[in-house]
Amino acid sequence: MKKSYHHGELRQALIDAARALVREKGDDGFSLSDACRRAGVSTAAPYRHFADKHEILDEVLAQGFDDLTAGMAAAATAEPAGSPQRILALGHTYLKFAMAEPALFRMMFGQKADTAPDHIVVQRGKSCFGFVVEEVVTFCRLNRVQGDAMLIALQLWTLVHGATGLTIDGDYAKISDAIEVGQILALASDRLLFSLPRRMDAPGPIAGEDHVE
Amino acid sequence: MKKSYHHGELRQALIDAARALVREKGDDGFSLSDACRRAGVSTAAPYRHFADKHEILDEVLAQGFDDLTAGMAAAATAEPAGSPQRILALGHTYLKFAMAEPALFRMMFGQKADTAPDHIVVQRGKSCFGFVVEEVVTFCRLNRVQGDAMLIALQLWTLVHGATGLTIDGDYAKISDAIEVGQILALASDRLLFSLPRRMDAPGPIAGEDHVE
DNA sequence: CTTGCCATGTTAGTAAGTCTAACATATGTT
DNA sequence: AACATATGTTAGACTTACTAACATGGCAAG
Repeated sequence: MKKSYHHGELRQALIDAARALVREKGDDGFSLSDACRRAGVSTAAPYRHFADKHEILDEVLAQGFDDLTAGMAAAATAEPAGSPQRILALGHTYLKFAMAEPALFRMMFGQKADTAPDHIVVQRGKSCFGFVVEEVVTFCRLNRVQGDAMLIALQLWTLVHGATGLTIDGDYAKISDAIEVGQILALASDRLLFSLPRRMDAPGPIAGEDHVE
Repeated sequence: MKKSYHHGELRQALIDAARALVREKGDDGFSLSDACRRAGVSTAAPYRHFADKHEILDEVLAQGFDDLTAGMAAAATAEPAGSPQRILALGHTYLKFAMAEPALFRMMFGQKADTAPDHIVVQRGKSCFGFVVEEVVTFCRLNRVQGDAMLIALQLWTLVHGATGLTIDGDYAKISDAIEVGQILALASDRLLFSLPRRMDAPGPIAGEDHVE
């Protein structure tokens, strides 16, 4: 089937090609020309759909945030509400996502310039973190944890984000090939989640109480 | 003083120009041509001193690691040995370094390809982290902390690295303008440092015992 | 001192990439 | 059926990384 002149789905085809190329060649290895070649159009064609290269990548990043959020949501529902496993599953999903598409992850969180609050990438990023906060809020409520859930979520995010960055950039590996990210995450998140003050003035289950010492 | 033909110090001049340009324009905004313009030479001149663009940047990154290590060492000596303040000062220096030269920091830790153990950037990175481990080992010994100091250092590094990345990439700011990195770091590192098992079978000062609750 | 080597610079040119302008074609609305 | 518009193309301007061939001048051997 020859699309003699008009492609028909060029916009989405370019977004898909861009994501695939970022995955294959890295964020700095990606060229618009490459994406055009893959989509079978001339190098001028994208400019009917996007202002510039950056704008295509924004779509890719937004889609990346959607995928990440969806992945975390799926992982969460597989664990009981309020369980520490549910929180840990979020971090695990985050890490796995980044390991599957490191360059995409790096671009998603490395968009320094995009400080405009209404920017598409910023919005998706917000809703992604918003989901994490919701989960932590639930965890704190069900476990009668005292303190600001937002602050706890931020600490966990910071930890997991650090572990993810050091993993996908190969920094752990540069130090030693015996470093286990999982171990670091498990130990540290255990400390962050379970050495918290509890409200003991109310009855009910305390889900985190039976964690390994 | 006209350097009519031969520059004399071109190699170092190019490294300096590269670092300055990375600071000013970001890692993706840096071009070799720019550095040549700033050094006052033609665009072919660098190739007498470096194989390619990447090789200049490697020198910049190595110098960056040296600066970071030196900065942390200076910050450490300003605090008493074995004190938690000394450990926290390392993290603080790490963060400040990255905030001063975000693009440089990102490149220093984002060199995915450089997995060759004898590579100049890898070596400097190793010795940088090695310094941190030494400090944590000292802390653990003076505070009779049980457990692998390396593992504790890795947790702290992971946390601080995450906080640094989320700060310089503006990710905290995208979520909310009320987020304080310092608070996150203080809370989390407190948990990572002070909820550790201690050996109580020996006398001596326990430096961390008087930390704020 | 002079001669010539060679380290280090230059100019010119290639290939790739982003993006613009002017032109071409298909699609669908009247 | 005819035109307006959306969406493609080709040609080209400009930037960049890098190479090849040439130029210059500092320095060492005679």
